[in-house]
Amino acid sequence: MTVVAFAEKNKAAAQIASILGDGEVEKIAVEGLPAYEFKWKGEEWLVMGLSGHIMNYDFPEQYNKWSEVNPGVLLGVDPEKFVTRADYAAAVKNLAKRADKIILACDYDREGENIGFEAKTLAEEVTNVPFERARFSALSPKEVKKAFENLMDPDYNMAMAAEARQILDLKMGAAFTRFVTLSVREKARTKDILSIGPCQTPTCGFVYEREKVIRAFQAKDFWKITAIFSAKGGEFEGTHRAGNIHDKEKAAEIFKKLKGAKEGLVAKKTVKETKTSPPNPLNTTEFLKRASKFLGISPELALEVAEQLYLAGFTSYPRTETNKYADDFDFKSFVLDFARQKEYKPFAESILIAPIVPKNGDKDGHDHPPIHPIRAASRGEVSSAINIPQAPEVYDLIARHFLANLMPAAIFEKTHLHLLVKEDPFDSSGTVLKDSGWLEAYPFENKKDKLLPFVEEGEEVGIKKLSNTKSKTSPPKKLTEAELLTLMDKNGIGTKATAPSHIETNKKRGYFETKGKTVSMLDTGFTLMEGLSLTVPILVRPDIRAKIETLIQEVEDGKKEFEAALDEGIALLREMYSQLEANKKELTSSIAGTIKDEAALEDKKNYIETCKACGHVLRIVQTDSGRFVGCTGYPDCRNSYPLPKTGALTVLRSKECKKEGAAVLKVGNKYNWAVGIGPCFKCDLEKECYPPETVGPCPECDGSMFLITFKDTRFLGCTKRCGYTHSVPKAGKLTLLDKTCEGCGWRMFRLKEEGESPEEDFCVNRRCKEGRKYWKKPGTGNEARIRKTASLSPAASSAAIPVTGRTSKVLAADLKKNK
DNA sequence: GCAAGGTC
Repeated sequence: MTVVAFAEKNKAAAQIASILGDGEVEKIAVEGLPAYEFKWKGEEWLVMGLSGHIMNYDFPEQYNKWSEVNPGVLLGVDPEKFVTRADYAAAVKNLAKRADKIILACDYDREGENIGFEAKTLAEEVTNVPFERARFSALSPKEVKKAFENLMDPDYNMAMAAEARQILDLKMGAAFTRFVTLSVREKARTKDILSIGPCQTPTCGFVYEREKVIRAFQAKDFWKITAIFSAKGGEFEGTHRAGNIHDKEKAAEIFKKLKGAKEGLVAKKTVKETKTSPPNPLNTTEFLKRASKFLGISPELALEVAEQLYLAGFTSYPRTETNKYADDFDFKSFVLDFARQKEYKPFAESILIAPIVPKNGDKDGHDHPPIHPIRAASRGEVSSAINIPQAPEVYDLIARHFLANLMPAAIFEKTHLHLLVKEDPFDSSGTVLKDSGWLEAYPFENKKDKLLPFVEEGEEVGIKKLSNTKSKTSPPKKLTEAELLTLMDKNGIGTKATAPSHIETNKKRGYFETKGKTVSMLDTGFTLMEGLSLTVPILVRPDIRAKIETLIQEVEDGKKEFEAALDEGIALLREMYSQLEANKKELTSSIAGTIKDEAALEDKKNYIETCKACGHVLRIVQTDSGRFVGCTGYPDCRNSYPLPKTGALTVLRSKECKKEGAAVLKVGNKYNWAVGIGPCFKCDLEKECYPPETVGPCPECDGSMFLITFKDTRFLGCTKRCGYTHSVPKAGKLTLLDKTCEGCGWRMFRLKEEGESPEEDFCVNRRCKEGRKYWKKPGTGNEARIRKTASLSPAASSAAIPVTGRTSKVLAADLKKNK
């Protein structure tokens, strides 16, 4: 007789084999995967671990093209179950063929029952031997032996409850995600996926609810009356019992009455001793919360580190709901181990002097013990074994938490003083740590004393200062990741193993982000949640998960047929889906708006500013017919500005238009353009905006000549764009000087040519006697040009600019247009 | 390409 058993994972299979096989176990390979062979009660046993789920659901092929399937249709399509781990499926069949009896020995929970049924389904393809179920709550010899001596029937209902969850989760996720994503893409160009899911969406909902309160918050003034008292032992602060006074007059009235008071009376003094118990043992959720709160490590990373610590033998299995130790847990051997480790020695020794009594919680998931260290290790040992920088501190947290859990309560002494100042009551309090107890081993908790000098009841104390301070109420704080985990846990969102992944999904989608310990809503997430809460509010709240959970619990309890529960669940999804569909426009236009805004903000090259008309974003828009500055809020917002037709545009971030233009743009290398009020050079305030270096007055109009550098050439142009231009030397480094020409008043230039030619200062103005001297000089090569230029009319003189034909045309057109 | 649940 050969008995084959399937456990949830290899680790469990090995443990079961070692318990039942009593050490006489042979490790074998089945299809390349580990399995364990041994004898128990005269029978041949083969135990293999699976890898969690080895099957999954998906829609049939023809439904996988998003563009060809109406997402709502998916709610009515039956997904197919297929093998995701072919290696495990082959191994299951291989072992099943050898079996006379098969035992499902996965974890004792809904998913474990389902995973067992996956193996059962596969095995049934090759055998028709009977199946039985071993149920154990811990991998201890006692529990395991009991389970295998008292085999039960596999629980079909329990497995089908998980099956219903899988199908409903997939239908909802696929239909809703595709609907929202595709609808938004009709209005905004994006490759991003806007996902919706029964866990991720309520998780985002928690962040949204807090954000909404923060955004709606309006600060209010309040006043607080405080006094600094002085006693023999020192000074201390007291607060008027009225606390935060929101009425300014009332505060003033009280303060007026108190003014001039020189002393107060200690009317009553109470001293109370309070005990703070050590924390409960760590289950997964509590561990993740503390890793985030104390170490600033994200739940995702914390779980990963804990997994590595577990695999390396430093700590116990990290996925557990249990926060109480089993009665027979051997604390002493662990503590003795810690007594040999320098960092933890003092705490371990203090624990060993008395009988060990742990502080226990009340959750027992019947799965694994609380997370605890398996062996004492130094930070160095941990960091050399695990290649994650945070591993030593995570280990340290788990180790110290374990030790703290076994230590006595911390004792505080709290003193409260009730004082009277001109009959008005004041309060003052202080706290002193009398016995640090478990806090000694647990530096993560704040244990600062707030000291009060010694005063006696009935004592008169002096008043050093009385103040009436105005403050503002502050908005609620952003959620911390630890608080988010608490909300998820309380509302049954996700499981101990999946909660971090739901947070990650939301981050990946750009719905929210975490900075250190706090979670911040991002605009896409906020708009999506806002849209959903207005159309299908149940989606944003934990209700959606709760409703599905109720349905599948009824399947598990045998109160409802699988098919009936599925139908009900689908009906619920259809109802939500039609609400979403009916409000498609409202939902998608706001999300599309946010996506466009975010894209426009990201597009540094074209971004101009936030639109003052509507709050969306102004940016440069290029179309086939030309370019302009337009608003992402179009067509609702038609705010727009023209731009010059040619020339590369560069937004000058450092320039600010003084005439309330939105931004200053550089056009090619020629001139600037202020968005909203036209080109800068036409602006009266041009000098404040972007002063051109003028050379002197234009001989043709009342403008000024300034140096224009364009592509490979340079020349003088007129600020009034009258059309008059003037050449400058083509080669060499040209510097405009402050000194002016005695002949015409134009500023002079200095030229430093390549090679050893000396620097010289000169006037370039051909209409000036001094200027002509320069151009006539041999080597400037411009004698002929002077004659040619002189023969042309000023209006056509731009043709004389020594540039290519094309550029000169473009330039001329621009100059004309901008006039 | 979509979810959530296992586990490595």
